Amino acid sequence: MVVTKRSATVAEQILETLEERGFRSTAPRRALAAAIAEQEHHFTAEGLRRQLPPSLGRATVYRTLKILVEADVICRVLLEDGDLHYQLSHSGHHHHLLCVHCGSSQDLTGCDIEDVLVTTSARHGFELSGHWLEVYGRCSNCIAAEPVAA
Amino acid sequence: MVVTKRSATVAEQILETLEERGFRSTAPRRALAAAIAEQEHHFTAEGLRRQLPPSLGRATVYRTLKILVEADVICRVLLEDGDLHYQLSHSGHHHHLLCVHCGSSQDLTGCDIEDVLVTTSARHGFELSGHWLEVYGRCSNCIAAEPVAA
DNA sequence: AACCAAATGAGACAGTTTATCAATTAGAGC
DNA sequence: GCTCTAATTGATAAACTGTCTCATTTGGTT
Repeated sequence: MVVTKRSATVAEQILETLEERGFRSTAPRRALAAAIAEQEHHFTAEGLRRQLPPSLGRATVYRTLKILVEADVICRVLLEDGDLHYQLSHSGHHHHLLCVHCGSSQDLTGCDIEDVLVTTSARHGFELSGHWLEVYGRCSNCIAAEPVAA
Repeated sequence: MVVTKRSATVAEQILETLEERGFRSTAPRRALAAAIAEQEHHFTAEGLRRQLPPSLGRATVYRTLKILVEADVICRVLLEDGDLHYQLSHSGHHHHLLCVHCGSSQDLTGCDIEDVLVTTSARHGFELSGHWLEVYGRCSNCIAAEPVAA
């Protein structure tokens, strides 16, 4: 998400974004925002739920995640094995460099992929409307720690 | 899949690939290969199962699909809504142009995306090991039939 | 404090995928 | 053709993810 809010913490920024969109600030949403803010890596809906009190209903977790994706606060991340995860979204449309070793992710912005896609699609007589890209590999930290892949 | 087999039909080629990998040719696998061969579009595991006699166990369908993905005979296709489908794989690594209107798909090969990714990843100190790309839009047929998107 | 619509959570439900395991079967060797 | 063995199968149970319903609660406003 774009950091242009008054609030100090990420959790508060998440809630502010929701309020701007007309959603109420409730106890379950505050708990969810706090939990999301402290995730180190991308997470699943069920994983998040497990970190929250069981009194917080399953439906609430899924509903809130859906709202947050639509509000561009978090984004969906597709892992190499097909698992759907989420993580804080740091800008509008972007892609991820996912480290398959430590699970960290970096954003990939301002690359030339869009241009290449438009050109290539046009060559197929295809009218581009969207795309999904995930990139897998090892991040610089993991390379430094263990130069040769396991 | 790469067509370098003696067999005439796609179904036979699928079975040959399995045999090359040490898998037996069984009646259920022959039925599955035939069903996959006649799919016009990408399909789901359950959709495929519905087209086969109910006597063919659920587990067999999933097991065989997994084997076929590993053998690179079929590949997974991620739809825009997150649904996982499969389709015949026509080459090694490639991407799909998925028509969101008619459901058809074209393969995207020999494009410059790999090069762009390698360069961009390197800029992030990232060691590329793989990626996943799906492109959504409207195919030329659908554009011709209805020039302005619905 | 009262009101009302938004939001919640418990649980049922649906759909997909995996695990188990006894029975069957393909293919190799004789 | 027959036998043997391991691969394969299918029925079933079970796990898992995500959705839906609906009575109850709650936030924010008046």
